[in-house]
Formats: sequence, C-alpha cells, structure tokens
Amino acid sequence: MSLTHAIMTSLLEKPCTGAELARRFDKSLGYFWQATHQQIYRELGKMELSGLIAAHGMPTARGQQRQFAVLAAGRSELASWCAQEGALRPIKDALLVRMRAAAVLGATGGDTVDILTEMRRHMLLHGEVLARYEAIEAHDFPAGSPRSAADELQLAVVRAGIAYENSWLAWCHQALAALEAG
Amino acid sequence: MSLTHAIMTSLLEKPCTGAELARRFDKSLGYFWQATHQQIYRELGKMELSGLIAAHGMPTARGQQRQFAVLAAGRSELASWCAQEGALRPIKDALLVRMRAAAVLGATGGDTVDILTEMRRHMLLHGEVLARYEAIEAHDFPAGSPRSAADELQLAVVRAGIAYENSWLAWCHQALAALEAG
DNA sequence: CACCCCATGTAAAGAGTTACATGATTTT
DNA sequence: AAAATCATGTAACTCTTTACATGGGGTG
Repeated sequence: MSLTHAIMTSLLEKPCTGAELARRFDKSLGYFWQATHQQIYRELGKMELSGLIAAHGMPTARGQQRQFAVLAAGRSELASWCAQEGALRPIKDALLVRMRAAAVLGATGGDTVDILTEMRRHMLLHGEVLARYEAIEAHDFPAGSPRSAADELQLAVVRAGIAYENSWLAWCHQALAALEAG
Repeated sequence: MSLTHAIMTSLLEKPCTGAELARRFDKSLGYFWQATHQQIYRELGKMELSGLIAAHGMPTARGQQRQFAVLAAGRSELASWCAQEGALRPIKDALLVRMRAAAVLGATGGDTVDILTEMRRHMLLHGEVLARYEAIEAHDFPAGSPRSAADELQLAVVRAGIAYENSWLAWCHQALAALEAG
C-alpha cells in the first residue's frame, strides 16, 4: 500500500504531527497522493504498532500533539518497497464514462446530453492545476540553479504533473473543436 | 458512483449477461474503467433491486445465464448522472511516490535506490498500452469514413487514452534523460 | 467563564480486491 | 461418467470517504 510509504517519505523529509501531515497532504505532497486526516491517523497508528515509526512524546491522548519520526525498520521497509515493481495506473476518469454514456444515450434514443459544458469545465480546472504545478516548478526549481540528484527526482515528479495536465488540456481543446464542428 | 453508470452504458449498447459484461470490462470498455466480475455481479444485483435494470429470463440460480437490459428508470438515471459535474481525477501514481521516496532516502542517509529501472519498465508498458489504443482508433475509426455524433464522442474517448499514454511516454523519456545525465 | 478552534480520534458506509464455492454445460 | 470449463455467486478483507465526537488551549 502506498499511503504508508507516502507518509514515511514525508516523515523522513521532516518528522511532524498527524495534523501537520494532513496539511502536507493538502499541499504539495497531496498533488500526487491524497489522503484525509482519518486515513492518516489510522495509518500512523498501524505503523506505530508495526514498529515502522515512533512518536516522540506522550502516549495516546485526545487533543495532545504527537510528533512522529521514522525508525530504522521503517526506513528499510521504505527502501524495499521502492525497489518493487508496480502496475501502471489505469485511467478511470468519470468524464470519459459520461462521454460514452452521452454517446449511447444519443445513439439509442435521441436523448441529447450536453457533455460539452462539462468538458469545458474540466479544461478550465486542468488549467488551474497546471498553473499550480508550474508555480511549484518555478519556485522550487528555478532554471540555472544547481540541483542535487534528489532535486532532479523531485523535479521529475513535478514535471509528471505538468505533463499530465498539459495532456488533458490539449485533449480537451482538440476534442471540443471536433465535437463543436459536428 | 461510476461503476453503475459504466455498466448501464454498456448494457444500453447491447444487453448481455454478467459474464459478457466482465469480458467487455476486460476489453475496450475496461481500458477506461476497470471492474472485476465480483464487482459487476454485486452492482447488477443492486441495480436490479433498484429497478434500474431487469433480467430477461429466469430468477436467481447459480450457473444459469441471466440477460440484463436497462429499464426506462435506468436510462433516465444515467442521463441525469451524465448532466452532473464531476471532480478532476487526481494523479495518485505509485511510481511518483517511489521517486519521492528514492529522493529522500538518497538525500537523508545515502541509500541509493535504483528507480530508473522501474521508470524504464513503465515506459515500455505505456508504449504497449498506447499501441492498443492506436489499434482501436485505426480499426474502429478509420480516417476518411463518415462518423456520427456518437462516433465522434467515442473517438474522443479513445483519443483521451492515446493522449494520456503519449504524455507518460514523453515524460518517461525526458525524465530518464535528465536523471541519467546527472 | 463561555466560546471557538485545533489536534486527535471513532463510526459507518461505499468501493475495490482476493479467495473460494456451486450449479450448469461441454469435453473426453 | 469423470473432468474441465463457464456463469454465477458468497465471504472476508482492505482502502477510502463522510460524518461525528472529545479533549486542550487560547481569546473575548
């Protein structure tokens, strides 16, 4: 499971509390892997039990902050997961299901569903996300500054997001043109 | 939930049994929305109870084929779902988590994880999927042949897959070049 | 003190995966 | 008739989401 490993990655960068993790998952980290605070607390609990991480400070008590850090066992578990092979992520986008549904509804009974508005909406949203990613790239990886091997990896991750959003934007543009012409 | 609507879309195109649905989800339809036969049978049961679809033939009995077709209620439910707004689908790709993990493992303790091999593997796999999508486009939508409005929608869906895979391929190529240089 | 916010947590339902089971049909 | 295969289904588990609950600390 990747959530465990995403959390350990973030804790390795800097130990923190569950709430701070949830905030990170809402910001940069969460652009590539999302999690709610409920998931995070549950995983933290499991990982503590398994001895992958440890809380610096007090035992469980509501309302009390608990700072987590990765243990050696967690670090080696992360390294071993890293070396494993993973499957490609499938597309599974509801917009595409809606388009197929609109096609068959129109073809089999004359219901005409306006799917173009939804496609235009997606195009705008993809543009917004793209702008966020490009801002991250410009801010964290300015052109011309020296980059370590770790920086190169992080930059490649951001650029995956940029490529992904650019691809959707271009597709929306082209598909809308084709569908509006017909 | 989209699985319900993906199933109805497929049943509208042509009524069929659960097993045939599972086969379709393994082929063309499944390239954009995946489901196992267990999920499909569970959804079919729920949808039959809700009156969205009906089985032409015998009641529940193991081993007996049951042909499903969409009812009017199902059709209008599908149309109304089609008109709803959906959120963008987040990226959530384990390869990107592995890359960030490899970055932090290298930066904080000198563990060097070979992530390039996994990236090359993904590049090959994306190439294979792209070839499948392009074969579908060439076979089902040959250039120059007339296309209905429904055909244009279906083609746009296939091209979303092509754009998606092309984007990953280009990213893999560029990221590998950058990382191998460093 | 009353109020509000924040960090932490519980509960329940939805969605997906994996493993297994049973009746019918086909093959040998 | 035995074996293999297919269509259907159950069970258990994991992951995710949504809604709600509780304790502590700060502010008016």
